[in-house]
Amino acid sequence: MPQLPTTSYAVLGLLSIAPMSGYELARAAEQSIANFWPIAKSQVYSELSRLEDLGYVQGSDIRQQRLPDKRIFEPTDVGTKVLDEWLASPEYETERYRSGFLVKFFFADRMPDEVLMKMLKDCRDSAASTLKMFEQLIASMAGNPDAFFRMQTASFGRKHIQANHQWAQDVLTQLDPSSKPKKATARKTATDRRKKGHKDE
Amino acid sequence: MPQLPTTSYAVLGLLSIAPMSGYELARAAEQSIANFWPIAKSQVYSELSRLEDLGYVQGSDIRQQRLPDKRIFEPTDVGTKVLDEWLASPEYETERYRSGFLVKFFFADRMPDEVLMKMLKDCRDSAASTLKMFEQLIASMAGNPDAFFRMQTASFGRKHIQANHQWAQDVLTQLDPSSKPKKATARKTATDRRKKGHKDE
DNA sequence: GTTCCCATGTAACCCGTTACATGATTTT
DNA sequence: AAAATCATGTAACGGGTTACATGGGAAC
Repeated sequence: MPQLPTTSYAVLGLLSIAPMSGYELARAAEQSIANFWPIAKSQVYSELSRLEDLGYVQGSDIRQQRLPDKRIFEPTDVGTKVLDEWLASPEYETERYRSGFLVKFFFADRMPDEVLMKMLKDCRDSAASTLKMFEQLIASMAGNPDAFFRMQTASFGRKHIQANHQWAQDVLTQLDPSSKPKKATARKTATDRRKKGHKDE
Repeated sequence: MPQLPTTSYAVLGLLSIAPMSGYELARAAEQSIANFWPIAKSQVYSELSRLEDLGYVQGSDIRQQRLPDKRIFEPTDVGTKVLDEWLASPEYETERYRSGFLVKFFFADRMPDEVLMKMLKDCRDSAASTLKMFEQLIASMAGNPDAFFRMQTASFGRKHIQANHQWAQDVLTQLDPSSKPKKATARKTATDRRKKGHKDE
């Protein structure tokens, strides 16, 4: 068996919790793993047909009167085996982090000061609102021991967003001496550097 | 001007610091932005020729006696303008986070307990070693005001890795009652749940 | 003598994203 | 009357990854 991309296992895993149609699966993914493994709606369908071709899931037609017919998918025995093998293998799983934000920030020397400040404030504020979302999510699962692992993934998200928020606030206070006047200018402003660096030799 | 992928701006930005050959650029990227925006060696070359076609960079042949010839690229005036426009635009930049680790962890109900514990320990330990790396990196830039932004990106990485580390340690202590015997079993073990859930209705 | 560094790429793959298409039904 | 929800997809694109190819000089 050729090893599948993580998305396949995610789909298998979600179907192992409850058999679902593609539509329902897409929604389930959106409400559960999307924060650390988003799956596009269209990808759900292509993934399902791949898994069907491999014999890892099977779909059954369900006719409905009011709504259009749907196909409910559930893992086959082989599919469940494949899933459990994946879960039992201690292999390192891909972690990808890419931040266009940081790329921009990395070159902030060339950036107008207002834009930089705005960027950081946006970063901080959006982190604050995402943080609230995570806290709600966690609260909704607190006290339910069956949701332990799900809750821990949310807790993971919360910790990371907190890190984001703290970082942005940190940088802001370091850049704006007015808010914390103890330390003098920790750095030359970007404008200073541009003036100096224009002919730098 | 059609908006370019972030990688293009990253390349332009690095070349704006110092003209470089493709080889040198790949190394520079590896040592600077790779932690939040990795660029494959091969992609460097394809990116450079794209930017050259667009007229954003120009390469000049440098002949060398001992080593093979190389082409030094530097941004054109148009290229610099494009870069600065990107930096001045306060548009939201793509942030992608994907963790196969968390996908696996999300389904830890189906996972053998030892594998789960090993996974978490690996997570914690690798975080610890990455943390050291970041701390070294930060120390190497401390006190240099010209490296302010670069240092802050490293600080960002450190904060996130710290979050990782704390999270893994948290979960470990919650799962292993022997280390912190105050709180009783915070959850049923995975094995318990499997026994119970085998025929669950 | 083999392995590492310099140096420059080509080719293929495929996952993930975005946009498009369709149509009935329920809600506002 | 319009918008949202239920439901299932197709098509195209492209960015990013991996693997492959080459070849000389330096270092061990």
